[in-house]
Amino acid sequence: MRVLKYAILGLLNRHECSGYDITSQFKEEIGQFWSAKHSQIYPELKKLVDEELVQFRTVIQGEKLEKKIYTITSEGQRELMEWVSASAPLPETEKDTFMLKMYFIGNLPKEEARELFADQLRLRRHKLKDLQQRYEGLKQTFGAEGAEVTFANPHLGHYLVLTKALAREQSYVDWLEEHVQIFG
Amino acid sequence: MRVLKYAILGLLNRHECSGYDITSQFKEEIGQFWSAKHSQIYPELKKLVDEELVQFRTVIQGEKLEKKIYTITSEGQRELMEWVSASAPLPETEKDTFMLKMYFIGNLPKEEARELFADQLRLRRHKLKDLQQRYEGLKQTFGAEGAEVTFANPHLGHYLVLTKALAREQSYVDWLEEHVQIFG
DNA sequence: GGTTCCATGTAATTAGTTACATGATTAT
DNA sequence: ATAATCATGTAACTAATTACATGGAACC
Repeated sequence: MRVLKYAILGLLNRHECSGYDITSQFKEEIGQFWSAKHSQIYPELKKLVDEELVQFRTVIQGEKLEKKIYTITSEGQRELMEWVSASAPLPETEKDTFMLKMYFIGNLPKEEARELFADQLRLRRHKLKDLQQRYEGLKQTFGAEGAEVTFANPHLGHYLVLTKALAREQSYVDWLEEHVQIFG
Repeated sequence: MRVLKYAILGLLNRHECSGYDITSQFKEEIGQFWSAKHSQIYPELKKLVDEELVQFRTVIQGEKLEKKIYTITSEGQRELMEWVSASAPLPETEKDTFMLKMYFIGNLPKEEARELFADQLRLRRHKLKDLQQRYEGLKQTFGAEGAEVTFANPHLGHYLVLTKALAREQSYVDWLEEHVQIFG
């Protein structure tokens, strides 16, 4: 399926990047939905160069630190658009080890089950708070409060992933809160 | 991390299974949160036998069809409980290729973006409806309508994964409906 | 001078999918 | 009969993580 290929093409389509830049971006908002380690990114970039979907130039940072700046080619753009626009079936499984544990939770002593559940609630609330703060920050870059997000807005992608991550975490916290009394 | 190992131990802890049974269960409710193909399951079972976490006996189905029935050992149970009860950090990334596409959607012609988004809404609504029906079915096996789900209920795991899958899909559909007008 | 970050790679291993391969049983 | 399901395995490949390995630049 080569999702990483398209993730990289998509990032390069926004602006040219080094391998390190791509690694960094996977630690920010888009990392909520896709990421990869540098050890996977560098070989993939090499492959994309071979396939002529990206190009690079070498620049010197400071005295002698070499860095490779990658740009997308028009063939790369074509393949990216083709992939983005193609509708795909839903994944049968969205892996979640906490929920796998929940499937087996009845075998645990109740106190241990309660602790595990409570800890998940604590972690998810913390993450939710973090995302809410990021969202407050994003709203400011949007200028006027309450201004509508349009298709043409250059921050659309950023807005969509943040609101979706927020919705996902809010739903997780809500579900945990609704069921925490089972372990009481 | 060997999650499949614990997924298999958890399933065997409920009742003895053949490799085929495990494969089948990954196509049901728990498959919403974890699954594996038979080509991964059979070698893992062999490994678990080597590690003495499971045992098996061979039974003949009909005339000559051999099938291996696996059971969990007490050491297997011990390792399972240890894993289930251990709290783990949240995953940094919960992969979702549709949302990755959304991050890049601004580059697409608006009509294509609309179609992609509308199609996802269609697929997610369909899945939600399916889960709602399964939930109606589960409620019947619970007996009295409105009866509270307790920790001791033998269907607790099943109930938790179904309600969580339902919450996840409802949240997905809600988010899509809230943002579909961007592409209008 | 030390710590954090910037920067790039490879090697070894583990996890997961797709394809290959075979055959019995059950329901229609 | 024939199709769907039950049943088990291996081989080849792709994807992803962890560990190994190195060194420059910026900040304090």
